[in-house]
Amino acid sequence: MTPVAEKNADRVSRRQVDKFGERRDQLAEAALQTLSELGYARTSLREIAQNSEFSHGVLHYYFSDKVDLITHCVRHYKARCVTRYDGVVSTAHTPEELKAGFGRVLVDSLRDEASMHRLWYDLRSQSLFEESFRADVAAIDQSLENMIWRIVSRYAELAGRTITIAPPTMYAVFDGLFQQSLARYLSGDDAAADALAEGVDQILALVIPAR
Amino acid sequence: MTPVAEKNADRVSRRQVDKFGERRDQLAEAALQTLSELGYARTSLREIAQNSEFSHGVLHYYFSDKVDLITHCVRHYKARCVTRYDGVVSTAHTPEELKAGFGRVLVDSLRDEASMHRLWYDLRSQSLFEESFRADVAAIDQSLENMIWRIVSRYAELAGRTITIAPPTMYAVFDGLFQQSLARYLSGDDAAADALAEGVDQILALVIPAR
DNA sequence: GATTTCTCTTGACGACTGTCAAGGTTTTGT
DNA sequence: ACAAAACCTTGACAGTCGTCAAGAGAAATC
Repeated sequence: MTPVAEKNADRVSRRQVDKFGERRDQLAEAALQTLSELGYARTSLREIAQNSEFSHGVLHYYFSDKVDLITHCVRHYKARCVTRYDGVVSTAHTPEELKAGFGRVLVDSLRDEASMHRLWYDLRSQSLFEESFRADVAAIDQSLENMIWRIVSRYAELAGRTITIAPPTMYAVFDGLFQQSLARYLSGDDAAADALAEGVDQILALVIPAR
Repeated sequence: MTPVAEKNADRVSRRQVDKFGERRDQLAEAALQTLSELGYARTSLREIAQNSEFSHGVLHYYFSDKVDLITHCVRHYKARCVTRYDGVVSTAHTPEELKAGFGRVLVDSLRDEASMHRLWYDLRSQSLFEESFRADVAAIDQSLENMIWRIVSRYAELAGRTITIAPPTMYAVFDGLFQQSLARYLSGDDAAADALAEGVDQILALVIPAR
């Protein structure tokens, strides 16, 4: 019997469910690493398995097919990246503090997780072609939009201003900025991180204009 | 002798060079159509040949390998899309006219060339992984940035204002906006085009604030 | 400790990939 | 008209791909 075919409710032991889910996450982690190194187009199941401690056959034991695996990866990825800025929002007490913290986390993430970010943009592009990824990608995009909105609206609140830009547009602007910075960073432009921080400053100054 | 291996200068007849280049462009056109439908990851040489009137072997006669073909496609694509907005810039005599024209061309392009645009974002993502595409993609990105800058700076000139945003940031902002609108459009959101036009209005109003 | 259940490896399958050589067909040059 | 060059097709090659069945090994259950 193939475990992927049966529903979780059929599993008698809670412990089994946990172990099953944990291994799925473990394999998803290996898959994410492979994907972020090679990109979607060049990542095979055998390559993923080689980045784990298992053989290639085990992937079909824990995932029904490749799409199922990638989808799980996307969801797994989401869980990690969405809460990345919450600390800054809740601890900052002045607009300057929030702006600096936001920029710092952005720049750090650009540097430390560049491969993961390029994978995100790759998968988002894939979702423009592959219908099956679209819903999950859209959900991540939405939560990223929410995150940006929490930051910017909190910034406006601290500065005592109002915002005239709609949340989707706001997210699009920062996403475009980050995406460009990522491309520059990955092509070896050492000034990319500073340019990102400066861009964030410029944009925030526009969105929340001086009184 | 394989024609791709010899230099163009070796070809005696000017006419031969033309025919050779024309067929390359013709095949690149078929490749672009296939790529825009399937995406980079799912496009094979045989699939491209089936979208042309030739057999799959001819591709290796006109291109040294797959990377050579895709690279030629990217360059071919660039030649078409970069001059798209020049007419609007040169004919508009008021800022309102320019803004309306810019928005109209953007929206039309979103609707009529959606598949081509998603291919562009796909290839740009590929260039984050595949070194061989990076230079050509960066060149296109640069010319798109120049195009945006021509429009916005002309807009500021007509409105008698100055711009405080650097060209790369300006491009990133509009690119992010367009990319998001494309995703919404391709997922069946009928309001995507209107949202794009509205977003352009909002951004231009910020970038060139009322006096 | 025996037996059932879960977990993982191995090896194979058919299909598909990029590449290329051999040879037929068409066009060109003389 | 004939020879040469250019063009295109066909078919095959060595790999790789996702998938899956058979069975070995480990763990849990009784």
